[in-house]
Amino acid sequence: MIPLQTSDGLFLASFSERGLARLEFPTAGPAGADSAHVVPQTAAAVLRVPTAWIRAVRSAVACVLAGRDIEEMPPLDISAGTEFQQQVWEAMRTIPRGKTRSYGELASQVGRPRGAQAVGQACGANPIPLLIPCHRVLAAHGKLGGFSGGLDWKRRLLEREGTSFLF
DNA sequence: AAGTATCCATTTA
DNA sequence: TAAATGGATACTT
Repeated sequence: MIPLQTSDGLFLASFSERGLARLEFPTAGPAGADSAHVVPQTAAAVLRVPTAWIRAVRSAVACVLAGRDIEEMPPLDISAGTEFQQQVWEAMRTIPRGKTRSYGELASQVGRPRGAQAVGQACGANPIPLLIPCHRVLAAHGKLGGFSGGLDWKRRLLEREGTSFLF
């Protein structure tokens, strides 16, 4: 895993041959990032991932954290997900900054009008938060719903994008 | 078979 | 008006 230092702590990025495969929130919570127990990827493995990818990921993460549009999107590898999950994740990528969609709307968008709860499950399984903007998915009437990285993260990200929500 | 980051209608305070 | 409840729902492990 490759550590990414940001204004909000130390994110962890994992790459496959196809692109960014996982992005993990700072383990010590939003405020502090302790790199003490982080096991860095071996130098040889790190050398295999193109520096352009790492640069793009760093930049893209910084953009989302700042509430701005992503300028350069790195290649993403979501092939680990099931067919349904990949459809949901692709659908989430079409939600523009500052806008939101409900779990039910997302379900309809992938042709499963009553699959809202399954969509919620797929959101929780999203391997690349921030770049696949699962924080822009709210419950039916503007309420927050949940978030794998903690609801405070979701609130903060939405506030920085200028989005309004309930609670 | 159980567990969800849901949704809607309905009840209750 | 808000919280609680129950049933229907689709997908994953």
